[in-house]
Amino acid sequence: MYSGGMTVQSTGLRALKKQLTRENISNQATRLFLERGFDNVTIADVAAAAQVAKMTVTNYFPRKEDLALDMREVFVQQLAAAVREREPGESALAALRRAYLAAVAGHDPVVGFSGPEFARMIIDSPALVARLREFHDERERVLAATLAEETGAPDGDLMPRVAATLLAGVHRLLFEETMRRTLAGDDNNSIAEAITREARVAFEVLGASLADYATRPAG
Amino acid sequence: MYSGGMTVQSTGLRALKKQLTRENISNQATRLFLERGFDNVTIADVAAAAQVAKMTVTNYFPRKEDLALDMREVFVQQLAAAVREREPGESALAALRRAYLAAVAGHDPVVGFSGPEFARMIIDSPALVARLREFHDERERVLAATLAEETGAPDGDLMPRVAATLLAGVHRLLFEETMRRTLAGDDNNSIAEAITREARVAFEVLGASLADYATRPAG
DNA sequence: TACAAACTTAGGTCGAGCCTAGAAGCATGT
DNA sequence: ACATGCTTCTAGGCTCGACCTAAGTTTGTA
Repeated sequence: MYSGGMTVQSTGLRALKKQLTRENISNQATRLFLERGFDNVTIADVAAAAQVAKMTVTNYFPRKEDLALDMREVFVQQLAAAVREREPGESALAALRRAYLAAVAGHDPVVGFSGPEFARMIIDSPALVARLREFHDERERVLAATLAEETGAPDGDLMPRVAATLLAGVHRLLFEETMRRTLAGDDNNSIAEAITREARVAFEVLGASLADYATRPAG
Repeated sequence: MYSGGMTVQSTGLRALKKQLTRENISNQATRLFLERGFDNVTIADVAAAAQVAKMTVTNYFPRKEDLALDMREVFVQQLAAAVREREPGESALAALRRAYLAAVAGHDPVVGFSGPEFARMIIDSPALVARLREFHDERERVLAATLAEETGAPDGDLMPRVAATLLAGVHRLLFEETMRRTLAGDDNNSIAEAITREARVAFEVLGASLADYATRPAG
């Protein structure tokens, strides 16, 4: 859950074992975090549970937070990817809205459908909340860079960054709202329904500002 | 610099001395941070320089980050205050734009005019960058609450939060841009000039979405 | 002058990150 | 096919900094 979906890079026995070790550590860590809370579990605890040395844990997951939030790449690239893959004639906003609504319909963890225990674990830990903020921040910066590239904006032009701020901001807000409802105990279906409604409103507001921004030329 | 401007709360000799101790610690800390970088200074170093015990430092500044960023209250309330003080007939956006441009004209540290050394100190320290992110985040939440109150939005209405996200987002972007230019070595006057121009563009974009949102009824 | 309530101090604990050495797999060459 | 050398991972120990607990000391007041 909430994994970046790392793929096996080489086919050796070594790589396979490495993959297993990594997953084992990640699973044990997640289990312990959910049981006791992120801040009440030490790296040593994780190492013991996974039957490896502390240093092994640190090697696979340089920061303790990565043990819980192993989704950085997917998350950070999410918005930029949606923009890059937009249809001819489709604006950045339209592409992002489409991708977002699809993710919500699929109860995708990457938009906040993490389950109540996981959400609880995150908001109970200042370190994890901070890490999540970093993710959002980086996601916005990647989106800004992509928008600049796609629109051919001159260096130093603020417009791509403004657009990225607005778009990523709304996504962050909807993410938080999804987590909030998850914590409130709502089931994923009713959350998806509510969030879909709210997303339409939010994107509607953005439409006034970004209606045709970064529209891909009709092919 | 970058101080929240704490005022003396009681008139005793004791309170005065306390105030002096606090300022002494803060000044020594800032000096050391600028000299060596935030992460290369320990709380013990600060205590030694200020001629007090380590615990005294911790008492006045519960988190190490607070030693460098002693501006939380002012910063966090900034946007909400501007909205609350808007003129009759003035929208939230217009009030925020007006307040922001005034702050830029005054080279106010709270919008990013901190001087290059200070800016360097911040961006060189992950801990301070994270803390700043927290400030921005909290500022947005306070703004959202104020907008909800001022517009009489029903509980659970997402609109105030959407507006707060957009408005606070643009402010954060301009803050970062000001710091970027500061680090690039530009002088405050030319920064203010450039940022004023960029701010007008950014607020113009927001105008399409939030033109009349939270407009105070004309008196 | 004595009491009460603070601010200050000291020491101790605990967890995260780093360095150095050792071991194991894997490719290459014969 | 097998042995050897090299690259990479694992391991344990260790240091260092942040925070907490509990006691000492000064100061303002009656």
